[in-house]
Amino acid sequence: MPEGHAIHRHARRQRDLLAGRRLRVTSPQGRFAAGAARLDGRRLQTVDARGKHLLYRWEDAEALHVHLGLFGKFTVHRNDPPPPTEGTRLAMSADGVTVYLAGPTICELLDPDAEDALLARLGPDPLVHGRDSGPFAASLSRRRIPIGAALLDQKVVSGIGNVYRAELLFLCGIHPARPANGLRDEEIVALWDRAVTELRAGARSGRIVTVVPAEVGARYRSEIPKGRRLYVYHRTAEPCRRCGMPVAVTEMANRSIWYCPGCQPD
DNA sequence: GGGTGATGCTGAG
DNA sequence: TCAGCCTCACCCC
Repeated sequence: MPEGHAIHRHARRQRDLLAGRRLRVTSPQGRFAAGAARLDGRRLQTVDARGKHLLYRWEDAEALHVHLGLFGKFTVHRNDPPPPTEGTRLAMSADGVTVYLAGPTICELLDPDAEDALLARLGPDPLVHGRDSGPFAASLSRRRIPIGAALLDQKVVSGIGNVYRAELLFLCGIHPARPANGLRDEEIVALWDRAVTELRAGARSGRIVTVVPAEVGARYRSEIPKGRRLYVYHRTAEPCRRCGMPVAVTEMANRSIWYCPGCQPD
């Protein structure tokens, strides 16, 4: 159930465990049998993340492209792995480590042209592009759609999902219905900067925690209990943690988005 | 034990 | 715009 921070974590972990090694690659489920056969026995060079996409680079083979979608899941086993489940699309293993992948939206091989096309349709990734908000600003300036919809559009910015879009807009005091191309320069910079900060924190900890610890009576983000880690996401009608006004919910880009009418004026 | 929604996206119409 | 795909935690009985 991943937004970009989790995908970057997977990339880093699997790079640490598997890069530079020759891997046994199979598809227990069979749906990726031909691709797995093509990769089996090859050396994995590295694993890159871009937005919510993973790209595995191999010696003498096309890139493996994985997108987890809503349900995809990796499980990593050291030493004795359990047998793969019926739904295991991909198994990659080397001595002492096995990675299973189940339920992905995408698991395919990409030739260089297809990979270029994929990367070309992804907007800047806060975990790749760093503090420069320029590409994000340029991307927003061309869109009249609401900022709440723009943040979920992976062509505009890649790696943000439904939790981060609501939380980032709250943190920046921006109403989700405001037109993307109507934001002030300083709001765009603040939004991008927040995205970089929050996704980095999420990638470090593996959790999405956006609240300022003191606001919920904690000293560190890591000690905030489940249920108090977010300001607005999934908190319909509950009081805003800052102003007490009931959190509102609406539909945007086919998904629910939560916001505080008090802290995020129209 | 069944039903449902969910941190996502694509492609048909 | 909407159905479809994939899995599982959580809710309610």
